[in-house]
Amino acid sequence: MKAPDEHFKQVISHAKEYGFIFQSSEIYDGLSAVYDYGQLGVQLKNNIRQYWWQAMTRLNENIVGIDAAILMHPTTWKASGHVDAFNDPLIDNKDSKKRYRADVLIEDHCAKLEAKIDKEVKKAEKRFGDAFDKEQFLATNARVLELTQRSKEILSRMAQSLEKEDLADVKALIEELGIVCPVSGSKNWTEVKQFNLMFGTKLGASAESATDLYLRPETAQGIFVNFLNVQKSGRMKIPFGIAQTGKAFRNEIVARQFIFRMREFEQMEMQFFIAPGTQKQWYEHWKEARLKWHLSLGMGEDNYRFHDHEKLAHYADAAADIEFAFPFGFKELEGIHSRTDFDLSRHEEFSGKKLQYFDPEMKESYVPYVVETSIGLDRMFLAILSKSLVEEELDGSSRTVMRIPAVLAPLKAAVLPLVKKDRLPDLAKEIIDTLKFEFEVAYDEKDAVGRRYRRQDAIGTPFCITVDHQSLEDRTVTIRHRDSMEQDRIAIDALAGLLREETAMSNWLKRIEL
RNA sequence: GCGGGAGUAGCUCAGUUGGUAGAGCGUCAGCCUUCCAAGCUGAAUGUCGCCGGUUCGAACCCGGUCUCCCGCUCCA
Repeated sequence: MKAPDEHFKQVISHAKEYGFIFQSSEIYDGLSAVYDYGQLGVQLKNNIRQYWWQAMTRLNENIVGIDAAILMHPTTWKASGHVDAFNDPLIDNKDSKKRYRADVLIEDHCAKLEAKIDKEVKKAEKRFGDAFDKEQFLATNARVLELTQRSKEILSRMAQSLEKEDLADVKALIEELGIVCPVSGSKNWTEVKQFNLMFGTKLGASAESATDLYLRPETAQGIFVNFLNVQKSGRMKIPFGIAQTGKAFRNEIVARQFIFRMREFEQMEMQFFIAPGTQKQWYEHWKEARLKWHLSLGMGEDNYRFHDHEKLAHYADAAADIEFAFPFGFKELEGIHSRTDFDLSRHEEFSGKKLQYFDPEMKESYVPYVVETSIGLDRMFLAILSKSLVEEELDGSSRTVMRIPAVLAPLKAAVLPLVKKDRLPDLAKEIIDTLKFEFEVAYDEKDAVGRRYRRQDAIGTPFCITVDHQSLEDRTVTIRHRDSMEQDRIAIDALAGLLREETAMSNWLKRIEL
């Protein structure tokens, strides 16, 4: 095993070399933290998405899917809390190189003022214990009033400036107050910059009449705003879920680690709507169900672990991550959140529409609670890519092999004529013509067969089918297994059945013990 | 965004004090016809990330810029 850092580098270059991942717009020097999926990458990615989709919508009769638009009404993001939560005015101290939220700096300053007020009051109380002094009382009173007034003024000015996006005034305020960096103690500040983590765009072709929109920073809201549509048109009864896969966009301040954190990424989310009070039980259910889905791929139980959140987001009453052993350590792969009725209630509030469910058993209407499962498709891709890629030492040689779970492999089989004469290529192509309707298969006749095996190993093809001279006589071929490198001779007619047995999604889905 | 490091063929990298660019692997064509890479012959591929400056002359020196890596900062 290589050093984690070296292994990660190898994953990245392997991904490029074999057509899994390319940097976006590479001929123009690329675009930071944006990547394209190549000819093999797209197959793997599609397979992962499909494996998730089928596990959700086929194995659960009470889960249906939707595909909501990326563009949504701007009020959506006010209701969801993203407009507030994803907007930070930041300022750097040039000496300490530390970055702060400008509003937090000012609030801290005011907190100090208030602490001062407390002190004054306490001091005064102490004095009053001895004897009441009218003059001193008035003086203290005046000081306290003044400090309180100042604190109020500062905060209201800050609120106004932030509202108007007058960032210059926010900086001016910091300078006027003489706020120093807690680390360096200096007042050497940069300009205040607004970091909006949502991508803005315009609806409408002419600049004046255009509406400001955002590219969605998460897919979940597309599900929440369609809650009633799906519930009514699908005659859904609680508990039920809505699943969705799709792109989301975030202006990450720092996007790093290859496709782990991208600006444009794809989520696979399922929002499960439940009766209030049952959230604990469903939260536990989905934690377990999602882990089983991961484990069904057979990449090793030790590579997964739960991480329960101590600090909860504004919408959640419980949250856990399924973390995966990436080359750079255990990192979040999937989140399971108990979101309470936060989202639907907020959408009720902002839209003025009732988003409730009449429960025939309880004979009452309520805003459903939600348990969410949310997994990053690109992260899942990286998990598989990085864990599959192995450098094996054999007798006197080594081989690079991607042990991708067969159900997800971009190609299921390669058909290889042992030599490219004696009509062996013809038979190989005949076999491909029977398999191609059901499986992704490739043909290769270049170079020695051993080298061709290794080429397929490098892209994770689980099976190589070799046509030799005996094949012409008895219509059998050898089938070589990627992981064990062992070969069996089987009838050509049995090939489809074997590939189906080993690679069909239906067979892998059965391994998920629900 | 800040600090540090880096960018040369598809990949990994070499390139001396500045003198018009190389290796290994891979790729392609052919030979061989062989069941686990590295047999033989031949070939293609680079504005040396980009722009500008210094110089008779820049992959090399200088400035800017883009991208990547590491560490901070951020991450509902």
